[in-house]
Amino acid sequence: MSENNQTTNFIHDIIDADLASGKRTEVVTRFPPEPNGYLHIGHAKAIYLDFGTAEKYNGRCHLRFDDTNPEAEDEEYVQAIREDIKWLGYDWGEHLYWASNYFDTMYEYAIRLINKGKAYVCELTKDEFKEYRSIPTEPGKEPPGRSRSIEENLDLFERMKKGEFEDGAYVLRARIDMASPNLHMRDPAIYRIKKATHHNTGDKWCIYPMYDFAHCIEDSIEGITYSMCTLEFEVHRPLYDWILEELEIFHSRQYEFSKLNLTYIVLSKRRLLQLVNEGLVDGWDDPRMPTLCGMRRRGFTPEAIKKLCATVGCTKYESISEIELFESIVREDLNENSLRAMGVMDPIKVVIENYPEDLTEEFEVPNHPQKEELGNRKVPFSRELWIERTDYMDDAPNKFRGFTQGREVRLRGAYLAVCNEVIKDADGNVTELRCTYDPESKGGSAPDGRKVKSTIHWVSAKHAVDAEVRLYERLYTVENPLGDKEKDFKDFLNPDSLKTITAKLEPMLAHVAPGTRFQFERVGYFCADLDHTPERPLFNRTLTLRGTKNDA
RNA sequence: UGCCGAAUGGUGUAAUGGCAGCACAAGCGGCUCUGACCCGCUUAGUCUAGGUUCGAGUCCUAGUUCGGCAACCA
Repeated sequence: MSENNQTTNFIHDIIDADLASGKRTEVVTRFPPEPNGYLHIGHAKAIYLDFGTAEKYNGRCHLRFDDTNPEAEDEEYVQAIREDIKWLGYDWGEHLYWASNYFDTMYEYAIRLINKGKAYVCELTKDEFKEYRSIPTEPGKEPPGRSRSIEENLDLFERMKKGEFEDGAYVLRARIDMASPNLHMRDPAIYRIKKATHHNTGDKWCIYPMYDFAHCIEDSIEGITYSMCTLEFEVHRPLYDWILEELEIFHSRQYEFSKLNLTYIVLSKRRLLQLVNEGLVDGWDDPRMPTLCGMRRRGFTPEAIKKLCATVGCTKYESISEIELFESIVREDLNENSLRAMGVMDPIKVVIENYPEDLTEEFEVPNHPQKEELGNRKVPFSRELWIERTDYMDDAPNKFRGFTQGREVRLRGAYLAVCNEVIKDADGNVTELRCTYDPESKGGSAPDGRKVKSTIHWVSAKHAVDAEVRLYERLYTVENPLGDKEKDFKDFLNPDSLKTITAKLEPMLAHVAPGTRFQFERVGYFCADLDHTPERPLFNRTLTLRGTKNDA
């Protein structure tokens, strides 16, 4: 998977044109998270576009924490966000910024607007202003403060800053057009009083800039040439432009693209928080969560996430991608890059009756069937093995791959064996297979070259490691859990999204580092959990192998 | 019913006035010491109506449908 798989999109077309005409000479972008939650796969698309575009054009991308609302934000999220971006493989270098570092400048800019008669202090309450602003089809009316003198506005604004007023008593408004068909242009609030301690500036300020005022100024100060955001900000763009024009400062430009949507996934911050708070998942990094930390723990790779972003592209229309697309990309990556191992999820015992009691052999099994250069590993073999319960069937049809009485199958990398007898418990469940092996078939092939249709995986019972394995499935039972107006999204939670089992694994798996990914052959892709230790092995199933039709 | 935006197979996208292509999904077949991977084949698309043009998915006009916008959130 290539490092920069940025192809082209409508924004890159604009950049190409700007560069060609000389309108711009460099590409500077920014990723501006608000530190009020964990990053999820939707953010990954923005990160991919912001950092990836800068990379493609040899420009730079700033990481800027948009911390203009002290009530919502918390230091806790800052570190997590930095970690997730790095995990995706991006580096902001020296360019780490904070909106809160620009509060002095923003305050001066607000005063500049007041002095130009382009901003005023407004005493209307939230509800009163709502009335004045009116509805889209009707022009609004002018708030009383609109005609206040510049001197009085300066005085009031300074007293807002000094903390003379309670929260909500006044706001500073841009003086634009109360009759604009765009509601955002009907004298939007640009500064509000909030007597809250800021994680960065402490109690220095009790007034904080609103997003629309702050964001364009942040972009301008940093010389951002291409400021990309999601579609819902489209109607904010005239305000973005108005502020920069009135301030007569560097004019960054905003471009909007559509959000990432995936079937069987809910990305709303509020709902994710609900899942965590109500204990419906095991925290923000639960492997079922679409958060980057959850996906990391699940075993998804940053390369696959970026490839998804490249594949879904960047357009101006809403779309919803099928989760199968992502799964396919993940499998492509994992198939290519993960080492093979053997693990039995639902074991039944196999006894090789003609194999010596005390013998242990070690077989060399390839780490990757298509990559000889990755070498082999040694897997111990002995008289008693574990195999998958689904690899035995009574009176199996011809197509069945596995043991049935009298049919020879290959124990992967070891020997050919035949099942002679099946032992069942009182309920008819298979408890044990009595088999014989062909000592001439060492390594898995018989000297006479006879064909064996089936190859199954196995683990030596004596050497097997018991591991907790968490089998994850989709978190929801329907494609769009938000699609039913009558029901809550939680009504569609999949009760089987997590199944914990004890599996029998080949011994080397106990000693791998947390986060190491494997393909357990014929079973799926697995990742050693964060909490995995040799004493308490713990694996998460990332995905099963691509589904195939079973003839059972 | 104001403003802004968008419409290409089931899904995600490509085409920059010149052969509608790719991927996923679905179906059929082949290969295989993983029912994986890999390989071959098949199904299936330019929202509608006009117009410009030798030629329109692309440009123009009108319509239809869908999405977004009325926090002192971002």
